[in-house]
Amino acid sequence: MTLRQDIHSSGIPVLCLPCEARRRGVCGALEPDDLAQLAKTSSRHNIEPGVELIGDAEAVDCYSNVLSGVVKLTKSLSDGRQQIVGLQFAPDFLGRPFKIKSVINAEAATAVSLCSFPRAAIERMMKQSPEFVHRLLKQALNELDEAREWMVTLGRKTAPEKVASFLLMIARNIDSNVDPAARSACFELPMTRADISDFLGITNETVSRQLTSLRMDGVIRIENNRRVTVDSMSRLERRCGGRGATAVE
Amino acid sequence: MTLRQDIHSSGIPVLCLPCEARRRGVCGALEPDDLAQLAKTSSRHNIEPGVELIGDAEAVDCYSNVLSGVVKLTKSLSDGRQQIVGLQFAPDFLGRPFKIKSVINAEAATAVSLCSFPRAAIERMMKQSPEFVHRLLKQALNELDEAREWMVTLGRKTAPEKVASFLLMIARNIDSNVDPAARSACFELPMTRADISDFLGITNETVSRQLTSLRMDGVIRIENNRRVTVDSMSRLERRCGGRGATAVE
DNA sequence: CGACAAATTGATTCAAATCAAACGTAGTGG
DNA sequence: CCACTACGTTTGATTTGAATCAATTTGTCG
Repeated sequence: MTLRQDIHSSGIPVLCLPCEARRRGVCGALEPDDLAQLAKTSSRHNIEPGVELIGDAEAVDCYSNVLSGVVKLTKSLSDGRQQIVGLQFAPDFLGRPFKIKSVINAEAATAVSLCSFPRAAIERMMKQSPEFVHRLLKQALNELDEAREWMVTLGRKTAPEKVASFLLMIARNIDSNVDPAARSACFELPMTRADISDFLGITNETVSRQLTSLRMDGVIRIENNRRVTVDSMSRLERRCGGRGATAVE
Repeated sequence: MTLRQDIHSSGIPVLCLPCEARRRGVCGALEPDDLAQLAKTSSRHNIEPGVELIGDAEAVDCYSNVLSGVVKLTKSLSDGRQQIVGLQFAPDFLGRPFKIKSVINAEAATAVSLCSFPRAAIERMMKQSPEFVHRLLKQALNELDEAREWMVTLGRKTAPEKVASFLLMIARNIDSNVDPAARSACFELPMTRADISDFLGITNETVSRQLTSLRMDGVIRIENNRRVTVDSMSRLERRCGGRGATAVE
């Protein structure tokens, strides 16, 4: 059975066979031989929460697929004020093509596993596979859409709406046990209150207050500070402020 | 002389010869014959300020190069709150590949001239020219960087810092008479106070107050509500809050 | 000139920040 | 095992920056 599968998927590296990045990520663009070539240079890493993956103004020498966990992308002002400008979930592609130096900071928010490639390998792949560039473009445009959604949240939503929008976004991405109908959801928050506040442009005290407010109103339940249960997603959606940052695509 | 130039640039459509989009925009990726093919389907338009170019949730049937003027990209919540999520200057490429329906609204902020192409022509070009897709990717990544810069401004800067950052960004993009050394600048604001407030996530009253404050402090001068002179750029930069959204790349 | 929209300025209110304290919860070592 | 520390979180009291409400003033255009 395994043998026959190997015949069918001839040329696809064994490691890549079950990989999410091949199904939904950038590797899905590659032909078996391209994939084999790339896989030769790849390495897998398990990262502890809190570890910095790419430093601000640091040279970028590798690119990675996020295989599991959550990576936070941050930018800081010189006086210490910080803003999270993006979150990456599996199977997002991590790294900024064309720029030698990163202008953002990437850090493991949870335990993270990565499949990393040297810069040169990715650059070669971009030259030889138009389909790969195509896929990178798609991911970049999706990230751009997301960034713009959050600009609305940051600029125009109230604190209660911001927190509700955040929970909704996490529920839709982490999604441990959400049926597609998505009447209810239960998930682990991938970050601390302080991180959430840096994502929403508010203080951790305000995040805490809004979470208790949602809890008091019976919209969510919280266990161990991290585990959140949403009984009625539509109830949560109604707390996000008018359609926009929360619209179903 | 003109004749000889025609020989040198054989195949490049006459209209495209002086075009900024060929020098710095997406058309720069194209070989003469690709360019000729695309040019056949192109049409030029002059748009009045305030005209909507792409409606929210509207089908996108054409893509354009911005040849002059400023286009604002907005998103709105259902109760009317609005956020400008991007500004496009020449020679930016306007339109969202891969998405049938636009999730944002594009509107001419100033008088705008466009070079437009039917959807099908751009899609064909993306299939036949990897270099073109490459260029689209570069532009998308630049827009992503900009969006993230503004997320920091929206989430973490004070009202005075927001207004200063906005002026600096405009000065660097409009740039009517700025020497590269950029000691001083003078430019026309491409939008109303209300638009600026929608860009910065504050009210127009606050924008107005901060502009007067900058004027009182001698950082800027304002004529006719629209024409702004910055005598010392570094003085303005110091008002933008720590390095970050205003960093020189 | 008159009319309308855009911008400024002032007075007041309010949402969220700040300051401050207490309360878990997890991990460490005696 | 429990005291002890450290960190993250919650909760409370107070302050404050920007929003809101409300007039004027300025600029633009028919």
